[in-house]
Amino acid sequence: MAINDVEICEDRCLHTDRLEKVRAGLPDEDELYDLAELFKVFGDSTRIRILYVLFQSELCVCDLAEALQMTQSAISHQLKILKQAKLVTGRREGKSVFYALADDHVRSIIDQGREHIEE
Amino acid sequence: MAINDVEICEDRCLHTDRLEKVRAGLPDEDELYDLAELFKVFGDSTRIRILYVLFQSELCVCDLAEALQMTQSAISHQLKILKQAKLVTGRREGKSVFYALADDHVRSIIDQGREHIEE
DNA sequence: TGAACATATGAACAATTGCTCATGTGAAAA
DNA sequence: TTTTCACATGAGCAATTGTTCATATGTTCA
Repeated sequence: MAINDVEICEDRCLHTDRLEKVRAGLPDEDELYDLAELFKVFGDSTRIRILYVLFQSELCVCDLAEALQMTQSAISHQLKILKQAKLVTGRREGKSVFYALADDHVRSIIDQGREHIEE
Repeated sequence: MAINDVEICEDRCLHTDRLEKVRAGLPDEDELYDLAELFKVFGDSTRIRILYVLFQSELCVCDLAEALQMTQSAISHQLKILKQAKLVTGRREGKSVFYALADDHVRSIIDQGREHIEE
């Protein structure tokens, strides 16, 4: 076995040079982390439901809670997460705060996911 | 206050009929759940890294572990999750099992996420 | 068959997460 | 100003999750 070879998988698999290339092809650690964090936000059915409701109409927190049959507190906590991820925006109007989708990426990401599920 | 109105948000927000419509516009509970489950799979940086590596080349478990500097066991556990979500496929070749991306949805979902992050 | 290797998997543990409950903040009306 | 309503948020708890460790399964070769 040549000196530069990696001692793995006996002899059938990759070696140092090739592994280096694969590693080099990865995005920054930060970007990978941020990507995972973004998808984590989509990875909860309450938040997915909030987003779907907002597809249809801008809504205040109270109505979101009513529409999804959840407490106002639970919805507020989730809205905070969605807002931090820049998936929704909040607009104050008197006592109420109206939430809406931040941009069209939200729709396309969810659509892509839906396509995958439908096989 | 009319009988059919919902007793929420005083008087400025939605009422029963409108809320019904919003609720009716939601996909099945099952589909919402499946969608969240799918995104949950993308919501871990180890799995994102595995997918990124597989963008470049089909690899056996052992090399994936080496490329990502993780134990074989950790990688195997994650591959199982990725496989269940039909994001990767495994192909046995002798003692090794080679994993590859299952289809192009994986790439487009990740690309959409990346676009969102880059603002 | 038995040994060696690649991979899969179950149990256990620490860390994270989503909800509830109580309370804080901000805006409008009395 | 004080009250009331809409929303935000911190603490606490149960449930979930990712990794490690030990071990099981499956394949090749002697």
